[in-house]
Amino acid sequence: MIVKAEPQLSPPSPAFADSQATATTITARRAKKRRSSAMEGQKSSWVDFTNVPYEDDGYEWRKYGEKKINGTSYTRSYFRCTYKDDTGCLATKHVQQKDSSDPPSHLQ
DNA sequence: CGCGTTTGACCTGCGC
DNA sequence: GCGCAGGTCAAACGCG
Repeated sequence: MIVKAEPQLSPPSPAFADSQATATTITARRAKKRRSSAMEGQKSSWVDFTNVPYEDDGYEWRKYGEKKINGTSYTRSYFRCTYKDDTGCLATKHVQQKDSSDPPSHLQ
């Protein structure tokens, strides 16, 4: 089910130029960040309790983000198709870890 | 050298 | 209408 989003062309208005300036501002906003030795004593990480759902859909998944919700104890990992460019898979996988038991087998 | 992984910031949607 | 939580992206670092 490949539903391609049609890129709505915006009308030639002064806002177009402004959009470019805004884009530049946004890019500049995300200043370069340097990863310090914060996780020096950390292990591989999430693999300890979360395994990459390689064949869950037939494609490989690449983790593109991780967010801690609920303040703490709940970590949600976000996966995206590694070969999305080749498969056209524009879907994302969200694996939420629980504080206690509850293996990530019941992926949506 | 390229790709995957990790982290922090920003934006959007929903709830109050 | 504003605030908070959730979700997405981009850059840097490490490993193959």
